[in-house]
Amino acid sequence: MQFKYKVLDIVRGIKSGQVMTYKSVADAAGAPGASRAVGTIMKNNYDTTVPCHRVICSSGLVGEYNRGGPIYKAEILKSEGVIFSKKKVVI
DNA sequence: TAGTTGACCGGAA
DNA sequence: ATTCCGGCCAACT
Repeated sequence: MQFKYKVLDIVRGIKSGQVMTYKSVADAAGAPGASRAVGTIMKNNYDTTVPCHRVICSSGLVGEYNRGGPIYKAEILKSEGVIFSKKKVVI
């Protein structure tokens, strides 16, 4: 299993209302510190079965999104029950 | 095979 | 509070 597919699997497993950081995902995929690689993968992933909008920066910032931009991403999270505090996500 | 590319991260100026 | 810079790692060409 390639790293990218592990990542996709993990992201697929994130429940509604929950979020994971790029770092956490990379760590869970078996490549600690590969947060940047996760971003590279996500950018080129257009699989709708993968809720990539539930992946945020370790700092709590929402990050980017290729299907409507960061704002839309934040909207989705908000509608899923994720709490925001000062433009940041509460984990 | 080697070089380029990011939806990142953390520290420094 | 900003902006900048180097390091980091896997995928892609």
